[in-house]
Amino acid sequence: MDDQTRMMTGLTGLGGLAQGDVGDPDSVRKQQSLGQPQQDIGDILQQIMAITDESLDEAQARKHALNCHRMKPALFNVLCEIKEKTVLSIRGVQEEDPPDPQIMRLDNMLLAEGVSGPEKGGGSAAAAAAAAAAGGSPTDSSIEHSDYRAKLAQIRQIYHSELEKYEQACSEFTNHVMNLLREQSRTRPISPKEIERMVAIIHRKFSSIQMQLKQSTCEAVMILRSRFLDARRKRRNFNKQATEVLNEYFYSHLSNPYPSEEAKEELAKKCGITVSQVSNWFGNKRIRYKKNIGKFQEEANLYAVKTAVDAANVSAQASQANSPATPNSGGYPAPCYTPDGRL
DNA sequence: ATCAATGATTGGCG
DNA sequence: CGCCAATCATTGAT
Repeated sequence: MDDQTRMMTGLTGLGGLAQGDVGDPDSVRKQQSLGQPQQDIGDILQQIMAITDESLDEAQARKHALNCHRMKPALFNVLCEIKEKTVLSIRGVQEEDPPDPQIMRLDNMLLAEGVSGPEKGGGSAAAAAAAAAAGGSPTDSSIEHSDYRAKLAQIRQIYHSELEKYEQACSEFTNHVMNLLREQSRTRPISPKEIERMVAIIHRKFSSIQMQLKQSTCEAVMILRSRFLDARRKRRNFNKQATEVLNEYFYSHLSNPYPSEEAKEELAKKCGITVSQVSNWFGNKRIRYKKNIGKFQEEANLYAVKTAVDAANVSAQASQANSPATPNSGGYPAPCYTPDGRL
């Protein structure tokens, strides 16, 4: 076996690895002329490439031998450097993503809702006390508030326990991977930077999971808010006197039941409700009256009589109490008054 | 449990 | 923006 064939077998053993450098016939020739250390490297590389063809025991033994080789640290350093260059050039682009605006928004909202951040009020008792203290009306709103707060506290608790779980899992997993990589760094070239990058990747993955948690927490809070803020869910019927005032106005202006802004304010004040509630009431009343005039006939007569009586009382003494005729005409279909209450 | 009454909301229109 | 019409969600009576 002359030098030429030895060189060829050496080359085929190296396969596609590092063509540019090791595969260069010149450098091989140089190595051979330089003597023992370079020859060692050639042998080692050959052994490495052959390792997969051997039995497990053999491979294990060879691995051990390689591990103990005096050139191993230097070789690994070089390999690490090469890896660093190639890997960095490939994926160095997507490093350091800026703080996601989406997650910032979620964070801000959770903070604003008091889900994340410092607990304000300790236990549920404190929350209830705070609710009681906050409410202007003693029973009505504070009960709903405490209910709301209880639900919010529930969400908050779930959020925190989940968050803790995620964080724990993340650090556990990170530790595991780091240990694994450190372990492996004895048998394959792994640079500290690589470990760092891996950790960063893991953290990114976990933070995306965290974002999902935050997202769903935000949704839960929104739903809770809408449930409690939606006035339909805490509707109270107006008191008798209020509906009386409203009905009086409605039936005495049946021809044009559209109170002006000032009239609405007046009614609102009289009834102890808001102007928009007055508007709602008239909107509902108009449409419902129109839809089924018959059903409201009785009511119409009642209030017609009532207003007539009032009018009579006002213009009382001196004059005569005259006809209780309904004061309507035009626009709306006039419900004609009949003594027995029928159309 | 069921259902009409009722206050509030929503979407469309002018 | 105010109104109408349809609809929702709760109340209160049965």
